[in-house]
Amino acid sequence: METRRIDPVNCSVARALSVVGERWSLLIVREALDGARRFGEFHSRLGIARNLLATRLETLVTAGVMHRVPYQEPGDRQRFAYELTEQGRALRPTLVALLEWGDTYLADPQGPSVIVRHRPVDDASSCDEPVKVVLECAAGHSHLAPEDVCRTPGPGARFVESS
Amino acid sequence: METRRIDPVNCSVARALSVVGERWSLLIVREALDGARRFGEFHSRLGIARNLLATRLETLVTAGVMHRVPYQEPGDRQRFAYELTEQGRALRPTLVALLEWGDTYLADPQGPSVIVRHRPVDDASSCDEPVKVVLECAAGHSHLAPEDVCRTPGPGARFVESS
DNA sequence: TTTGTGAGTTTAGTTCTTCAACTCAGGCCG
DNA sequence: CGGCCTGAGTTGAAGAACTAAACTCACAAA
Repeated sequence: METRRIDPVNCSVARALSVVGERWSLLIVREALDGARRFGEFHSRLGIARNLLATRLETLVTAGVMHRVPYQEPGDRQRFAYELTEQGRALRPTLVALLEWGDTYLADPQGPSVIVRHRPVDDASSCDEPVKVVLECAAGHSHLAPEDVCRTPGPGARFVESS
Repeated sequence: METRRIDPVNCSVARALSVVGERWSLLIVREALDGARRFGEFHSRLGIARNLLATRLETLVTAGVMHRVPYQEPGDRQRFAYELTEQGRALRPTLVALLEWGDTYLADPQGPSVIVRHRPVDDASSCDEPVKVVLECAAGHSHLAPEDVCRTPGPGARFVESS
């Protein structure tokens, strides 16, 4: 029996992974979300090889996830730092989802090492409660279980035949 | 100035990525969420090399993301299929987050190829509306922006000195 | 007995990672 | 000026991971 399925290769997950799916990429983004900006900061926090870090940063810049900004310490020459773009900051939910999954299934016996809290950097009034990622549909049904959702073809779907 | 930071290596994101961060792993999980069960299905849907698929499936089984289940087609010998465990199905939010990010920033000009909808497989009564991933804190504040959250040390945190 | 099929395994070649050593540009000290 | 220091990379060699294609294995059907 022949069926038509959504082409699994023409998919935003695959495209997203081609940008941030390489080893270290998401960890670099995570450190950037946590305030790292300079080559040496990423290097010492992550222990990544320098040449790989250089190529990863370049890839992320090219992809529009980060951008290079010049900076100059007083009494030092100009150097470059790396900051997330809006596109890069938008990876936060992905990282929170991964964190939550890791906490749930691969936790340190001591408990999670990181808790993500509701606390804007520049606003002391926030509630400080732990943050979770939830699935919510456009009709407002929230906290959907993984089983309660399914994939359907969208406007850009390509199809492939399969047996 | 010396500061103490959360050890970036002792982190659930890093641990999660050590399980599902290899090339293909998340795509295999995605196909499994979409119903793929057999070696040949994963192979033909993804176009992954057979030996890699074999090692990835083994890794995922070892990690507890999938499990091997025997099956037997009528008039055929027993073979094995691969199904997600609860731990594997729990990766759905991560994949939805990646999908959303890819749709937003790397979309096909035609629009998204896949839309995730609120529709349990075995329940025709559901609303069918598109599903999004949202950040929500324990106090009920929902739809938090990426900037409105920050990382804080949890019970299992290790610390490292840094300059 | 030959042919076919799904599920892998083997092998050879290419690409990616790692680690260590090296370069480069400017600032600082004597 | 000349030597030394620092941050930010670059280069190169060795090892690990990935790809593609051919091969095996156990059974079933003709």
